[in-house]
Amino acid sequence: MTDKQLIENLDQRGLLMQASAQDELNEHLAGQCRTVYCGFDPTADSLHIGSLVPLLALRRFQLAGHRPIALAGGATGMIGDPSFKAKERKLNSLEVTAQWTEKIRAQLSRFIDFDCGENAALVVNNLDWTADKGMLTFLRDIGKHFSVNAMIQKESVKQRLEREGEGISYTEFSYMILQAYDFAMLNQMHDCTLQIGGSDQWGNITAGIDLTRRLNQQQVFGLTLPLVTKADGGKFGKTEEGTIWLDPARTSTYTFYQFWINTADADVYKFLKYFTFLNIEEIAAIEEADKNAQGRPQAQGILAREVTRLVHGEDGLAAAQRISNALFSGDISSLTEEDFGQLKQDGMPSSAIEAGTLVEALVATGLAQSNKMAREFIANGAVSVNGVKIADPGASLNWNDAFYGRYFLLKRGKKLFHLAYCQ
RNA sequence: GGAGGGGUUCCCGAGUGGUCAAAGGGAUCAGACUGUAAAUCUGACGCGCAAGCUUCGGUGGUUCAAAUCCACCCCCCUCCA
Repeated sequence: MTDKQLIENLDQRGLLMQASAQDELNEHLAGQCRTVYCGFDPTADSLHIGSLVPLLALRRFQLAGHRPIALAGGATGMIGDPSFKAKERKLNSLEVTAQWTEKIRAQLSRFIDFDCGENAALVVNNLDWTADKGMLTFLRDIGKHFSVNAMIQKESVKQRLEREGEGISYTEFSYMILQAYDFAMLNQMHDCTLQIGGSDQWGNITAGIDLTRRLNQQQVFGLTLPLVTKADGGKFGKTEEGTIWLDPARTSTYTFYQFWINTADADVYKFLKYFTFLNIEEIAAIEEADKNAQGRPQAQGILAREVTRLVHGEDGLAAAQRISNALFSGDISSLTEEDFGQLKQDGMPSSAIEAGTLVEALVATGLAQSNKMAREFIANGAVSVNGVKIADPGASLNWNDAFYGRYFLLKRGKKLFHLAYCQ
């Protein structure tokens, strides 16, 4: 049984940007299980939280009774999507792309259910139907359906065509044809009738709708989700340390959790709608409660908890919370030796260092990028060791002063911690 | 292939022989204030404690002295063919 309210629910959450033939789409989804797909290109060996909105949307469709297909872009990843990109990108080698595709494919699998009968999910790789396609066949059978006149009208490539100092290669320009072909193929193979994606994908999606109509004489649909923006105009998903990845080997569960904890008030309720499965009423209640209470709102905590659990599971969440509690609310000196061992294991940033000056330790742990910066941090009163602020740039670390003779908890700034331990 | 324009520190962008580690803006970071917010103010923002050292697409050259001049090369853009 499918949920007839799906589109309406998405709309209420602010997740509906554009949809083709929305009334017909609504009807199309209402009665029965439909197949919906979303593509993810391997631009790194892990997805990052920018992909979370479409990824969770696939799951929303599945929960509503539809069948999701997550597509790993083994082929498209070799070409590079130019949509709204200011610059031409460097191509990655085939081996690298293949490796990344495999990793991405594994990650995608964690968000959708493969074992639920009629609407069990599928993960596919578009290289499977692209690799053997001969060039001439491709140009004759597929290329013939595309008008360059229409292609250059697409908003997604316009700036590249018009902007002074930039251009677009034929390779990247062909990207939308490849993606369109994916849609047509999935329609043929799996009766896929809906493609979703970020709003930057609208041009590629409509190209796919057109091609499917011409190639298969099928009406299919497209729907886009908002790209996540922050109220302060900053880039979503980046911190000083870099991108927030879904792979815990790249971004620890602790760092991941902290990222969400630090969400600005102006964004947090929107993010609850985007990134959690709490229903609209619950989210409204949280917002209302926060408004009436003074001090720190609870929304960030809920957001962090929900998203961390979604991406890293109960264990990952527990680990992240253990570290966070120890660092931000607990008394550090009350931690036992086992606690320190646990923090290390939980994925708290940590490294082995030699005894030496504090400056050296800050650089060795990455808390400062250079001796000069380290000194400046210390002089500014930004550094503390085991909970004690150190303001002397000449200070040194002696293992006799360490917790249990082997742990130094270094802190730079208000919320950046690092556990340094004796080898 | 021809003609013209351009490649500057994370980004944008000034700089056309010394006063340039290089204006200005953005981003980022730290401090104060706070709620591990926001806004605001202050400071930092190539490396080095410093003397100084290494940077302005690449390689050579001219000069006491080059991001700035010359030669060649690489890359990008625009127009023409």
